[in-house]
Amino acid sequence: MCKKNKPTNQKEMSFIEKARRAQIVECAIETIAEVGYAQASLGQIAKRAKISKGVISYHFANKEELLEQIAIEYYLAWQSYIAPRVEVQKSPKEMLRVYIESNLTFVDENRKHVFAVIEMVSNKITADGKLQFAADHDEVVLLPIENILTQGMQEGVFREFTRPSARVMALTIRNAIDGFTMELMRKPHLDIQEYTRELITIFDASTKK
Amino acid sequence: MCKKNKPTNQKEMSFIEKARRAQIVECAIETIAEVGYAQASLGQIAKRAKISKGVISYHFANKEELLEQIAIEYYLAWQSYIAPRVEVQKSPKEMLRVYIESNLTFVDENRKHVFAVIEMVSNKITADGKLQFAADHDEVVLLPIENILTQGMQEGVFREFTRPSARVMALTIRNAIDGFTMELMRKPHLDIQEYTRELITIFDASTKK
Amino acid sequence: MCKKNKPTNQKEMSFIEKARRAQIVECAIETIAEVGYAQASLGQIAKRAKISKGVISYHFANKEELLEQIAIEYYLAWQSYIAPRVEVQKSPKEMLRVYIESNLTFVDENRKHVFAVIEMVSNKITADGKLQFAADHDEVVLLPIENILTQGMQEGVFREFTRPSARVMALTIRNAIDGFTMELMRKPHLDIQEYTRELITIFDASTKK
Amino acid sequence: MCKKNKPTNQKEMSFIEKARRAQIVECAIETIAEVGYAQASLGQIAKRAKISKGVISYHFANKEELLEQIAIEYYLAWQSYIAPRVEVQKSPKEMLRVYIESNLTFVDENRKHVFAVIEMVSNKITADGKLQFAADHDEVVLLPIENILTQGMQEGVFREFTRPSARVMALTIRNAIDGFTMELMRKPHLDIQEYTRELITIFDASTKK
DNA sequence: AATGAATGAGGTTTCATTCAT
DNA sequence: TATGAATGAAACCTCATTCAT
Repeated sequence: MCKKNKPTNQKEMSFIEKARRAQIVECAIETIAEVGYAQASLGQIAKRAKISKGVISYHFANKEELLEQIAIEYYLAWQSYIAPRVEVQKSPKEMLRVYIESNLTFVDENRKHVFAVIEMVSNKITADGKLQFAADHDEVVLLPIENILTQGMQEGVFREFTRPSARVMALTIRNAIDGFTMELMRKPHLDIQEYTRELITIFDASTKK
Repeated sequence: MCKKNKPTNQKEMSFIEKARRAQIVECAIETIAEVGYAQASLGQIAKRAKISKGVISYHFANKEELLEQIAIEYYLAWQSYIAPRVEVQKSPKEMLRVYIESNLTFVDENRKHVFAVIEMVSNKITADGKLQFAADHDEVVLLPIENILTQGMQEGVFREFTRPSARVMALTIRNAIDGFTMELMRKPHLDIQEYTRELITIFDASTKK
Repeated sequence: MCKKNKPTNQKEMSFIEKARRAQIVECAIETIAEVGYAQASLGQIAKRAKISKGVISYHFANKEELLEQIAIEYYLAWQSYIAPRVEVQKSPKEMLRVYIESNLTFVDENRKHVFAVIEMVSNKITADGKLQFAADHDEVVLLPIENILTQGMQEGVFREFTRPSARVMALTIRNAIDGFTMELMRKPHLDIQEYTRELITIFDASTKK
Repeated sequence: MCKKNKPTNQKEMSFIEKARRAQIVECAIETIAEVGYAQASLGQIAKRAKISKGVISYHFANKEELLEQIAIEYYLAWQSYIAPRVEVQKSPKEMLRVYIESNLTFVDENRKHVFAVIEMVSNKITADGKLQFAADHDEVVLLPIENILTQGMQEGVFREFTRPSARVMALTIRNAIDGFTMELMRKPHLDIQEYTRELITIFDASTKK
């Protein structure tokens, strides 16, 4: 029995088990990206994966856990892409530039996955009306950018943002990136370089002292 | 017969008919705002309105028409709120400031309605995979802000944005507003004035020559 | 209150009441003829009549009574067309010829009405599984032809049919006529004269001594 | 995956799948035969089969496919019963006799199935007002009898029928058989042998030179 | 006499989930 | 482990019928 395994005890999973889960998650991502969250039934996902619906239920306690896994994998991939690129920068200004740059590149190179998560964040309102999932998303995603901004303030290279934690500025940058993602979904042939350059210009100007 | 009436022939509706439709739309808005788009079934909406499911079907040809009406009412309310406030301004800089300001105020005063539309835009992926509805939304909503930016460029008070039509800058502003909306849903006690002030600062700086 | 009036006490109806009922029945016939029994909802009928659904319910106790009325009017029209033409004939052979001839002509000249009744007969199975309506139809419709056949037997101009009442022969003739009706519905440009001639030939030969 | 399988690829179905489909089809036939086409909802059929409505949807893409299957099975059974009996006959006259005889016997031995199909043919008017299904039925069912008649004409043992293809004569024979079917439904204790004998007499006389 | 409005049962279909094999 | 089969709730929609006006 592997059901009801929370992600926390994933150490107990066998290699093959992890591989199967990964495969299913991959198919779920593609399905959501292609047909949208609302249409992404387990049946659809199973069909794409060429497995039976039951398999999904076997490996994941329920649909929610599967979706959760998509988010988890996304965050891990995202962090391991962004963090090292940002950290090697010398100045907050450079860090901000690279943050924006690498985010847009990451989106471009992981369109399906990113789109799937965006879809999920948009839709995931839990039954009891809370926005838990989306909130988590924001907290995790917002932190790095807030750190850059705070550091810039402390070093005196950025202007003073509204406190605490330059939240508005951070959110605006995040919204710009997420909004870009959705625009990219609508218009896949967007000129990403142009978009990147302009966004950097915008936020360079708006953080400058 | 009120079914299948396209918005264009809404003149033919009786007063009482319009009132009933308005009431149902109102309940639909509340339902979407509270439980989210995915959970907002006709049953849920009817329950909140304390009417039978059939009543909705009586007044609206189908669910789609009901949702469409929500969007239509939203745009009308939004336009009649924003447009006059922006138009009386003298300079593009002032117009931009008032655009941001009035948008945030509008969101604050119409939380449920705005949230419902945001939810719908996020979810409306038509069966054939296109993003028609969302695309329309963007085009309609993006235009006014693009006009302000273009005017500012021509008058030489704004810097040169990427062409055509300052699309990236406009989108970034829109994303900031929509993102604020979602943040407000998550944290209803947000300090809106502070948020407004900071957003104006941000986009003032990023449009300046 | 006119509801629940059985056809038997139709004497009590006002002139205007009868006219209204007749109008509704007419529209019901057209509707059934055009969209088929299954799709002929009260809504459809009302739309064609350009009245509200409620009017129908006002004049007829329920849908069943309306349909019954269609059948009644049909039988009256049918009888008053066929009977006099058949009765003036001298010999059973001539009566049979005229019966077939006038039936096909009647069908041709009352296509919608006839088709509607055929549709109803095909569909009218009462809830408790009996075929009351269709059975009545047969009894009423079969009688005249049976009389002709019996008379011909007694006069010695027709062969001996299986008794009692030459039922099989009568039914076969009726089936030929009803089957022609449905064929006419499928192929409205049928050559009716040719069809008539051939049917007369067929049943002339099959009744001959 | 068994859904949306057209009859052509039914080879791909597992044995158990075919068995289940057959069982459901069987129950559908019984239901239509007992309560009539109009009342034969999936719910009714499921209830009779003592399964959930979902099972039917699982095995058949939709209601239409289920009904189609009833017709397909009927035609196959009918053809494999009639054809060999007719073909071994020497003369057209004998073929016609056996055609009528075996049709009535087939109806007698497959009352429910035949009745169900008759019901369906009567009711199947497609949404766009055409009689496609019924038309197909007629074409397929009419052909064998037309062939017999044509052959008889060419051999000079039958009289000259109206051309082309002795359509009226063929239709009359078909109508006699279908009409007998409905009469049998209304009066299950009909003397079939008597009926058969008389029908043969009728059509023997009416085809004779 | 007529209407518009409302109802609620019932239709088909989809889907997450369970279970025996 | 994996599967196909089955379930039943819930979705949207249609419709005959009722009722206040």
